[in-house]
Formats: sequence, structure tokens, C-alpha cells
Amino acid sequence: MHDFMNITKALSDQNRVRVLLALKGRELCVCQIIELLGLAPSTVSKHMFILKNARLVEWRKEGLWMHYRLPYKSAPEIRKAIEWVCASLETDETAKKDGAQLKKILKMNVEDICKRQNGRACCKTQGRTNNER
Amino acid sequence: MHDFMNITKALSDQNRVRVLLALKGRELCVCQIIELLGLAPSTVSKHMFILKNARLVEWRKEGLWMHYRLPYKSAPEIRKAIEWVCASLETDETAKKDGAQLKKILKMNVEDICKRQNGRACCKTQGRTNNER
DNA sequence: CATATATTTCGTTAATTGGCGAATTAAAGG
DNA sequence: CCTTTAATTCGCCAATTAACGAAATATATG
Repeated sequence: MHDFMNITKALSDQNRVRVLLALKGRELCVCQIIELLGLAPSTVSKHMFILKNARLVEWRKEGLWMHYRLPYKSAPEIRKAIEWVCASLETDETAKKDGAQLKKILKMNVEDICKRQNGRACCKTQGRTNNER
Repeated sequence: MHDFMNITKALSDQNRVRVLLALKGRELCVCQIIELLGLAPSTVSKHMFILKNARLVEWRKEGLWMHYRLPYKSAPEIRKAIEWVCASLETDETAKKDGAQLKKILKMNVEDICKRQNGRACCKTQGRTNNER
């Protein structure tokens, strides 16, 4: 029951469900997920921890970048959970919008995304100058 | 997405999942669910509201008693959700224990269960006397 | 080895949730 | 109608959670 509840709790947040849908068929770097959700990096990191914990995502570190993906081979419960989520939201509006935005994000240079996120937090309006600390 | 999140949120509490499993193949009166979970009636009522809201249960009022059951015919997402829950917890320990306790509860007279819950809350140790108010 | 940088961890805060008991509602039955 | 009673709603409190920014970590590069 404990493992199962970890999964349902992970699925009980809309942003985490959006991440799972975005990972369908591709791997994403954290900064791309940050870009998609429009949340602070620390918040996204916590969401990813919860998804990892529920075994709903796998990860791969490459240099400074962390890549997340849906589990390739996984226990039936996990696979069924992900299938259920994907099937239930096949025609969902939010998922569609995310899909469109994701297309744009995938066309961008990942380093540019990171730079932008680093230069200024996602919600601030002014950039950080060189001599700031 | 909203409907789907209602379902995942409903499934994110262990007591609500236990209720769904208990309802598999049978209808239960609220007092039987109270007995199974060992929670206050008001708490169970709230849980049932959330399950109703997510369309994961149907209900039927018969006199003073409210009966809940799994939806007989329902949208595919609902059916799939319930199937996923049941399949994932087929061999679960908590579910087994609940199954055993439920057997006992089903053998009891429903009126006796209600009497007992009415006479004293599930956690109190002393009964209520006649001239109390 | 020092600096830059992508991500995570930590600490805090605001919002949500699960729990209870008291009060209320709705249906039966005297 | 008045009482009884099964269930729900309400008001409250404690625990959990989602969010943020600051600090820490880990890796690449000068």
C-alpha cells in the first residue's frame, strides 16, 4: 500500500502530472521542465524528487545537466499508472497547450534557457547585472 | 485536467483507497465504512463526499441509511481508475486485513453497528447516559 | 585551484488537508 | 408533532504540502 500511495500522492499534483505528460516519448533537462511549468527551480526540483521517489521517472546526469525520462522498463504498477495518466489526458486542453509550448522549448538552445533562468528568476522582471552578487 | 485531478486527489488518501477496495463487489452503509476505518462519522462523511465528487462512488439513500457502491456504469476514465487501483492492490496486506475485518462487519447486524457508534463515539470509553444532552 | 553554473537542499511561509466534536438535517416511528 | 437516529455540514485545530529565495553541492572550465 505504501508504494501505491507514493504513486497516487505523486499524481495528486497537477504540475507533476504535466511533467509526466511532457516526458512522454522524450527526455527533458530540468531547465526545460522549469521553462514549461514556469516555477522556481527549487520547486521543480522538489516535484522531480517526489516523482523519482514514486519511481515514475528515471534520471541521468550528464555534466551539469540532469535529464529526466519516463521509466523504460518498470514494474507493472508503474507502467499501468503512466499508461492510465496518458490515456486519461489524451485529449486534455492543458496537455495540448503544454505540448505546443514544449515544441517551442525543444527548438531553443538548452544553454540559452539555462542562462535566462540563471540571469533572473522566472518571475522577476529585471535582469541581474554583472557586478551584482 | 480538472476532472482527472479530482480523481488523483481522491486517490491520494489511504483511507479513501481502502474504501474503494472495500466497495469492490458490494454495497456498504456509511456505518459499516465507519466501522472499517475506525474514524469519526464526520470524517468518513467528508471522505465519501470527496469520492462522490470524483465520481468514484455512487450512492443510494434508503430510509436513514446511506449506501455507497462503486459506479456500475461509468466513464472509461473512472472505470480505468478503479481497475488500476484494484489491480495494483490485489495482493496488498492492508487490503487483506480490511477484507478479513469486512467479513466480520458484514456478519454483524447493521443496526447494532449504528447503535454502538451512536451510543459512544468510536474512540470514547464511556457511554452516554439517558439524561445527558 | 578558483570561478561559473545547473541543480538540489534548506528554511520559511501560506494554503490545503485530514481529523474531531458540536450542531444540523432528513427520515422513521411513536 | 415530537423523538429518535443515521448521516452530513460546520467550525476549529494540527499536520502536510507547495511555493519561494538563499545557501549548498557538484561538475565543468579557465
